Amino acid sequence: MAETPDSPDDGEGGTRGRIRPPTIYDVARAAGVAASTVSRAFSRPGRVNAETADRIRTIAAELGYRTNYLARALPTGRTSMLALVTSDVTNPFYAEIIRGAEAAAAEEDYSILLIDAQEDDRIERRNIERAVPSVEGIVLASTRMSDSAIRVIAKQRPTVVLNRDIADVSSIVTDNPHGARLAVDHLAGLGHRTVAYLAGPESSWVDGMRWRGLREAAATGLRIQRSGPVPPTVAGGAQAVEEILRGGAGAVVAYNDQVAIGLMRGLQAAGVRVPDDISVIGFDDIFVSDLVQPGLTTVAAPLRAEGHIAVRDVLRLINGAAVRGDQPKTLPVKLITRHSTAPPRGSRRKKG
Amino acid sequence: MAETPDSPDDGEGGTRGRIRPPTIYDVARAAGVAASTVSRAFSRPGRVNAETADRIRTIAAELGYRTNYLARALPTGRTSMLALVTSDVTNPFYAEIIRGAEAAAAEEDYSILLIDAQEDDRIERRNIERAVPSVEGIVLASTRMSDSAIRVIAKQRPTVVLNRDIADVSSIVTDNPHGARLAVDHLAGLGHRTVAYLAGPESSWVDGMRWRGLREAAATGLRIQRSGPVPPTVAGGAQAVEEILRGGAGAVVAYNDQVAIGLMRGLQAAGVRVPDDISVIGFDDIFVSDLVQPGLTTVAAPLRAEGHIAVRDVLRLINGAAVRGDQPKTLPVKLITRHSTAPPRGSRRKKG
DNA sequence: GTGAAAGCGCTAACAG
DNA sequence: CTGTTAGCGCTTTCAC
Repeated sequence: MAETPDSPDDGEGGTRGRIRPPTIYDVARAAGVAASTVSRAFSRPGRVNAETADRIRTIAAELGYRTNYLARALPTGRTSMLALVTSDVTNPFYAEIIRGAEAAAAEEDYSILLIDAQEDDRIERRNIERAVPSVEGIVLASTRMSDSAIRVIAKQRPTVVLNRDIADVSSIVTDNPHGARLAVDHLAGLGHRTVAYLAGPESSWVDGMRWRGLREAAATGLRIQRSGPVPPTVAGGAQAVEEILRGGAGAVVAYNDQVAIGLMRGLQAAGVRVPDDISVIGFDDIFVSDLVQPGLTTVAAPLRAEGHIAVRDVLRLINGAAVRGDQPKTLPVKLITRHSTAPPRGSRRKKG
Repeated sequence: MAETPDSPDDGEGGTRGRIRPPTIYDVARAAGVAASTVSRAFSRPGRVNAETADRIRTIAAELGYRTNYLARALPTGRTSMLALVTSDVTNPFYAEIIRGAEAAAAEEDYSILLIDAQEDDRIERRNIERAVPSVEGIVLASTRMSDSAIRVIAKQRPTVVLNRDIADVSSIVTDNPHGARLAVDHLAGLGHRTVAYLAGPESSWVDGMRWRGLREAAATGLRIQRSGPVPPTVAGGAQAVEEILRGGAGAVVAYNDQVAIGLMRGLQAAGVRVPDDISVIGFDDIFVSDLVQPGLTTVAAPLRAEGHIAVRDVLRLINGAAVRGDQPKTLPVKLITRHSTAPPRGSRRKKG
């Protein structure tokens, strides 16, 4: 109502009229050169007279010209963007992976676009499908998609998958079998004789690896029982309290840190002391594990390295490197001992 | 070396040759129709003979055709994607905001592209600049950019900013003044007479709001002192222990939950009990605040609603709605009382 | 209901 | 070093 058509603040400052932005042609006209020259001035400055280039850039700046990366990508395929797809961005598990990926991308002047699958493979596919044309490469971190869906993606853009081993696609995994052994040895060393594995989603490739690793590592003499599965979250861990208690194990290895933390909370709420009554170990070493009480003992994955190596590898693929057809790249893990593990209730132990 | 031009495994299965994907023309040829018909079959199915459309879609599927959203975006401007820019995606603070944004986007069949600024305004601008052509709208959550930089973005695409009030750009903030009052009243009610504010980054718009709110709320009689600034992280909070102790306040209100948690940890490490010796309150109510010991009392922001409303508003802008020029949209906050606050040391109090 | 042709903003030959 | 000309894959008038 208060606005007249020519109100002064309508022309420049506002967010109102998203005007068509200046194109390369507008700049060309203003500078009195051909469009291709303007293009060159921006994409390969070496190939154009220094002064001309300067003038062009000045004029472009005055006009408020910004190169349209999308339009550039159509003929060239270059967008300087990579997609990092996570099964759930809000999962702290991804924090360091993202950092590593960003660092590696920055080294080659690429930007990372984060795509969230929200733990739903349908959403995941849809979001990826839309973003694919905008990126030069893709890293799939703990994807929920089927192998065939992954291959469809991989056929469209250089792709590497994290935490999953899929034939014919560049894969990076952590050494879960060794991690399982570390956990078992630690517990056995403490004097535990029977430990429970609190399983995560059955569709999780990693879950299978951890369970198998645990059984094999326990073959030595430990008794190992399986609980769950539960959702891979704090809530999931909490809901397993009864089952764990019923099992009577003196220690539990959880699918991941979230589950371990949820379990600890549930246990404590039920009046069970950790680690005095029950020891618990997680997987991954997300940052929260160092924040909770007691600090969570966990099998640490080189999260940052995972992210870094993954994008370094897609970058290589983009630059024409061959893809390995055989084994996945396996990263080492280590045990971080904090305060959620202790000798079983029977055996006395001093405490500071 | 081992590859002959017609080696069988080169054609179909591998990730090797990223072949040029089938275009609309390939489909058109195979279906014996014009390209424009294929286009219509996908973008406005109503406008084409049902059978023809079916046939086209079948053939397209067989060929493995996928519409190239980028190419479509060039003439139409439609990408079905929105950018959500966060100052640091790995910050748990954004978890619920992201969820809310995704939910709102899904309602209109849009996808969210997450862009991480890594707490660096240069990186932020570069990443946004690249992504802008791929998205129809942008929400800036706690951006680190200058007002003018924000306006430059807002001129290119419908934009709404979160947690910042900037003239001429659609803004959404939480009621920090009221939050501050809630914190102060709670502490005063407990019997505290002097409280410290542990400040976050000075460049943070929100920090200013919270500090001012605290001072005004405290005018009633509480003594309020300022500490910091510290980085808005757990580590930042931890490094303030000495300063806080020196100040001698019986309660501290921290810039945000991370800082509060870091402070609590540092305090505990120094042998100071929370809340028995010192009470602490945070802001935001991130999920970790319910996980730490003791649970953190905090001024909760409607995080999910923030995200939801923000994208609903960009969607409106995209659909041509006018932009408000006056006040930012303000969302209510509330106090979540957990166990990090208690009466000051002097006054006895029972504990279960 | 369908085809032909032009064009989105940019880059990439190819001449000069 | 610079201009001219196609053309990336899709949509969109405009005819038929």
